[in-house]
Amino acid sequence: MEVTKRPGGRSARVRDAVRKATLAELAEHGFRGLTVENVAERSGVHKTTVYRRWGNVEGLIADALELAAGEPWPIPDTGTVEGDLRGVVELVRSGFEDPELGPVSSAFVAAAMQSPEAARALHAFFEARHDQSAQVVRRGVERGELPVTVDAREVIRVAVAPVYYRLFVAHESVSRRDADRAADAALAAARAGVL
Amino acid sequence: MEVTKRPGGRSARVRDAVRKATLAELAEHGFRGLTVENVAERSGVHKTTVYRRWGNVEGLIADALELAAGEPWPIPDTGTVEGDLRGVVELVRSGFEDPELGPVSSAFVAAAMQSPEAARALHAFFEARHDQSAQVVRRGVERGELPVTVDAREVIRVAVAPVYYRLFVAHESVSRRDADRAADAALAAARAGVL
DNA sequence: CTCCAATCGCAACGGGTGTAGCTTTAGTGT
DNA sequence: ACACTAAAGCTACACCCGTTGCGATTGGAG
Repeated sequence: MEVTKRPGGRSARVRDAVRKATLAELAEHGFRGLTVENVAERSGVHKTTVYRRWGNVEGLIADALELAAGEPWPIPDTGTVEGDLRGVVELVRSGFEDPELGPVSSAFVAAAMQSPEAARALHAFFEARHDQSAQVVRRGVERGELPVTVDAREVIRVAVAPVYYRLFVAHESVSRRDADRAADAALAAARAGVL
Repeated sequence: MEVTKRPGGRSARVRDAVRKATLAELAEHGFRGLTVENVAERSGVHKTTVYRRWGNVEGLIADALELAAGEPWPIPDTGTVEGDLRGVVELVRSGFEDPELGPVSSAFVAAAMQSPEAARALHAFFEARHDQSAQVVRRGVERGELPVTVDAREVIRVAVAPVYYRLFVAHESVSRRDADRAADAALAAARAGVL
């Protein structure tokens, strides 16, 4: 992020207002319906100001994304790798199903597909998420449930990938059972020493 | 697709010209750079005509997508499930790496994320692809390499999902080794009876 | 308290996208 | 051949997005 030369006062207020408005607009109208003008009006900040500081719609999203990347999320701890991994995947699935979070998250993915800036932000976001989630795999290794050679982050990737694939590429629905199955498949591969 | 009342002659020519132009523009400038005007100019068809028949950019993509869905693709036949499945995944990976096909395919995915029309078209496309690819799994079952309870299409999904996930969601690079590993993981899960 | 630079608000405008009304062209049936 | 009509071409325009130049405001340093 750029260095804010005047972090206190109006600049900060403007920034917060715009961020909030971006998330609200995203939740209401999705990525397609997100325009700089609407965000400006909703936030009470002048259009020109938003253009100057954020550049365009993708800039708004990239900024909101960095905000979201900072927030931690609840890593499950059920006592077994199987339960934990299922929990992680289910968390992803249900997140996109949530009527409030879903559209926002989807918008992030859509935006990253068109804007290098948003893509970089999303990449960093998943980097962080993978690191956090990999913890459930590492715990499994410590318990002796998985071979020590396992690539923890890769297990997470393989586990969640089918959910994203169904949602954003093949455009199929994703049931809880589908999510469980994806987690189980990653686990089976890990146990077999493939990952 | 809609019923063409005058399938022969000019209408058909216009349609072909626009489809060709769409693909060409897509290959050159990607989804972001695709505009109705450019397609109109390149195809020699008037702007208003394109708007009337295709409505907008997403309509153009959905149409081109249906065209692409019809084309078959080379299913590998190496003699083992492992080789075949790796071949399928590698075909996907290298397809997106190809300087000509890559941008077009990516555009399809991006467009489907914003347009219900394109989403439906892409869904149908993958439905067909999965059916074709599942054949390598079914052959494996016949050879006794996999349990008969296996869900052939699900194996395909799990095998290719990590490639798409890396490319379009996490925005990571995908090496050939990554592709192989994804195929092997799906196979291990299938052998373990999870899929 | 005062000054000054950073930031924001404002009004006007240029460019491009999508639309409307009408005319012209060319398939299709008799 | 001829008439009929669906479909494409054409012109003009309304609208919206993003930009620019300038003046007003505000936060922070001394």
